[in-house]
Amino acid sequence: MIDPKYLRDEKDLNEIKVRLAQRNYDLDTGLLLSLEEKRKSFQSRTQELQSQRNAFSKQIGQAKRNGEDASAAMAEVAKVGEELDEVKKQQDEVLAEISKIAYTIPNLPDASVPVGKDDSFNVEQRRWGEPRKFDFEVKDHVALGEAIGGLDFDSARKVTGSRFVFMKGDIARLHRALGQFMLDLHTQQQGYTEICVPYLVNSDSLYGTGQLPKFELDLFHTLLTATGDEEGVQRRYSLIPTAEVPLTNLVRGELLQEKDLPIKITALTPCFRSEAGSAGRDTRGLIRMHQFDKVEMVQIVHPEKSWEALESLTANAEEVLQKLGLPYRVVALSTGDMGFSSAKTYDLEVWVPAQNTYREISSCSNCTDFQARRMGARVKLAGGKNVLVHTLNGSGVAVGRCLVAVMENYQNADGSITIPEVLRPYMGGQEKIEVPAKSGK
RNA sequence: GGUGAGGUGGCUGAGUGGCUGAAAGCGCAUGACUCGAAAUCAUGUUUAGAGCUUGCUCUAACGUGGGUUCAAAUCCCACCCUCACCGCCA
Repeated sequence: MIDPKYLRDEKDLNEIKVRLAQRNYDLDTGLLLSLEEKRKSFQSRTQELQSQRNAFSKQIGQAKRNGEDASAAMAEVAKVGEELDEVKKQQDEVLAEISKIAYTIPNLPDASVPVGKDDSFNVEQRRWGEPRKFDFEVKDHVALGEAIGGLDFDSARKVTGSRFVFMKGDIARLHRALGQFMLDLHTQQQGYTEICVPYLVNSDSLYGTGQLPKFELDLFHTLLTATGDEEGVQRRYSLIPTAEVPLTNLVRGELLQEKDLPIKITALTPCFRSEAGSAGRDTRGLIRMHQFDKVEMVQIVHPEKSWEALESLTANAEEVLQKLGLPYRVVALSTGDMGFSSAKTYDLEVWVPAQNTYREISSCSNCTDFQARRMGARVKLAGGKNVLVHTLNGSGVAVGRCLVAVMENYQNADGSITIPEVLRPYMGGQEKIEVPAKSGK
């Protein structure tokens, strides 16, 4: 949530309307202003009436204790109570309407973010590595994986549905090696603490990091069939779309001490995304799946330190690709291409030879106080003041897509795949994944 | 899954209908003392909103939501969660 103070006054509203328009969000300032006016008048009246009621109640209490007759005051207060119920009801409606809007407003883009309506306005920051020149025709990871017998999309379609996969043998092991390597890098060399998190979360957590209420349809939900509240409304748990959700929500509702910061945590988890809107894109291969593994890094930092933290977080993710020898570039997302909670995002795009292009493999964001405000995550500063923390998250990196990059960039003419050196310790020293000899002929 | 107990501020913990936004202790902050520190003493120490004479006044919040009442931390209902014991289980 952005600071609700910005939603109160016309000057602020017009200012953030411009900045939100850069993110393709149309802020209805007229509606907010009229709601705000109503809120104020209802609230003043409510408080006035409550104050009257409290005064009467005090009188009544006093009278009763002295054994006097209180019926006159009780008759007065009945009238106050009636109006109070009425005004309170209207006030609650207005408040609900305002907060409904407030929860769907994205974070304000930082001034340094390139302005533009879509990804064509993203600005490349730097490149690392040189895409390899192949002296044979490159195969994509699907062809490589099927020849090796390591990627089985057909069985996944049978067992579950489209956009799932079975990995087998050396490919499954390579996939596992990648995740282990990334986790070890973050924990042993970059100062992150490894966390093993729940893969199902409640809706408060999803509100906290910003997936709800707007992105309901991008998530998989499970129903808790045995429970329901008075109106029969069922609770549910949802599968995490990223470990950012459980990791960041660790500090939800917490008051941290300044000495606890920064908190740097990481987790390797499966991620589940329904992405109902993106059917038809990247239908072939591992690029866009309903389930994929990802190593996620999260930092909870002092509000004045988040911008330097974004740079170091991004560098932490880059190091994964550097150690793997995978060419990539870093792109600053434009205002129109950023995620809901982010004030600034760098994407890491890895070279994918078969597509002859760079594809997103990591996204590193500074969410400033946007998630912290939703979560109620604060820190007590020296001097005793409580302020919202800043939260950051970044993939370090998407394991499935990284597997694609390794397979395609390290492929050989015969369809075998050379295992990058840093992964060999995780594969019992194995150097190559071979195409099995055709049997039965 | 069964039975019982319970959820109060940064923490521990009192409070069973009104004078309790909340005792007491701890912690923390500021000041005094000190060369400095410890100890000691004094003062202060939740958040959000409204108003104005900017320091004060008012309102709300005691797991969450609803209800009873002139008045709810306190009574009632539902839900969530925690602890203990039993059962079941990888």
